[in-house]
Amino acid sequence: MCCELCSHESSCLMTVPVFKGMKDQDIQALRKVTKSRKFKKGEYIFREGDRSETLFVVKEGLIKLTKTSLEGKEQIVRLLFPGDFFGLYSLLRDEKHYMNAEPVQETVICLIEKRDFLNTMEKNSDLSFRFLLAMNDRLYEADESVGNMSLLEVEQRLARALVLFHDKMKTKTGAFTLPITKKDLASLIGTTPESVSRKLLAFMSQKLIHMEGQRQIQILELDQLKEISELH
Amino acid sequence: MCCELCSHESSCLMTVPVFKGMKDQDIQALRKVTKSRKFKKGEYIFREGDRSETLFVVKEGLIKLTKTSLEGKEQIVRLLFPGDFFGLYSLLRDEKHYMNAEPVQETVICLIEKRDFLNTMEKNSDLSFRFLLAMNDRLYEADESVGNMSLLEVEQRLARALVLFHDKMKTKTGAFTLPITKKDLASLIGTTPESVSRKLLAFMSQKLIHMEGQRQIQILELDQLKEISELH
DNA sequence: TCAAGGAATTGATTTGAATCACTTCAAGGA
DNA sequence: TCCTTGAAGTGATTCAAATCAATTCCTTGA
Repeated sequence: MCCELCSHESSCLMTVPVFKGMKDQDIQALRKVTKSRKFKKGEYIFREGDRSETLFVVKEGLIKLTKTSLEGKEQIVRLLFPGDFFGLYSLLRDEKHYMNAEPVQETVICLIEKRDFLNTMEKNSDLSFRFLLAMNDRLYEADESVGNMSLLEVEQRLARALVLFHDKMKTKTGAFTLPITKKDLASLIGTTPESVSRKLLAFMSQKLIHMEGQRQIQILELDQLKEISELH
Repeated sequence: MCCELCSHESSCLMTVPVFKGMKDQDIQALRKVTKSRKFKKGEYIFREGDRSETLFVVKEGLIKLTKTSLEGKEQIVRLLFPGDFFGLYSLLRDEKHYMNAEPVQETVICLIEKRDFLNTMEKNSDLSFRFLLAMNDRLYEADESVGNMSLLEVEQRLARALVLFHDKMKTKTGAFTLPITKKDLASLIGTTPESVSRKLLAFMSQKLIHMEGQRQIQILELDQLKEISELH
């Protein structure tokens, strides 16, 4: 059943691109079996090696998917924003999760059980196609990461991350608030907090960006940052 | 129409996991519109920035998908073996390809045009689900790469690559032939040919592997290699 | 309000791997 | 068959970035 967090107007299913276009009655049916749950920052949703038979959807907040090395180093593989789904690998393959899912702030998740999800897929012939489109996009991003990680230097990867956050989160003034700590930013681009600190300082002294506090960033020279990051 | 390379017994569609389970009549219909073409080593199938509205399937041979930096460095993002499909991104999104597709040996490709592919999808409700499963696996591999690339050292990534090739291509003797040059192996794991050369030499002098010629590799201590690579 | 613990910064140092330079080897084309 | 060209191997050197070491700065929770 649907908990109080999942009122009609704000159901996950209404806001998630991949469910758009479903028949009304099927949306209603799916809503009935959709649960939701709040997770605090740092409270793992699942870990590498866990199993689950659930599709998760981010309703509010922000989640990091991470891998951890034996020495305890953490790599953020992807950030999940409201509207993004996850958990599909374990659900479809009946395999263990290969990443950790951890909120970086208080986050609300919707949960759909495997049988309900598959039932809905059978009734909605185009739903698996829309998931296919979504996975297509996601694979694109993962492939980009693979390339970037070994073809670009830290400075370029950082510039790229700033441009991407800028595009995704900028306010009317053009400034944006980093949604994650600089430590996490470092992990996302595959470097250390120290290196991020130094490179951001360099960008500031080159007047490419301006920083206010530790999360507010204003990009002053977008074109130059794109130049550095080899984004065209 | 189907060319001479695509005889009944050896049609791509027969051997490709993702098309398995289709209705016979639909397979036949799709075969009629499937073309095939031979590519020589080094002859690009498509390049970053090209467009195409074609699904490609590897029938014989081996293809590398690569990204190139402005300075001309090449990163192999994925290898495609017989039975693997590619070109889906551009087809589904009407966008440019974001990678180069280049055979590393003489290769036979089957080609299915977008309209034929989408028609078949409409007639076979579970086909998009099977593509979804395939993309799910592929995303897993890409995510693994992202993690490996920044969490593991060159030695570990090389050990991992050797174990994977071993699992995929080993003969009854346990030896296998590297399907790619060491230069490409270097690109695949995100390092330089010099580093690969040195690390392989180190593995040899540790008696973890034995090499015959330049492509024949015999793994002597699989467990130790897995240990090094942090594969469990 | 204060204390505690993580985040961030900054400087000094180390290091893994890239780069450079050259030689040798091998495969494919004329 | 030879010859060209790229692949591969090896040593010397450089360099980007990680690591190590201290502070300082914030948050957050008691």
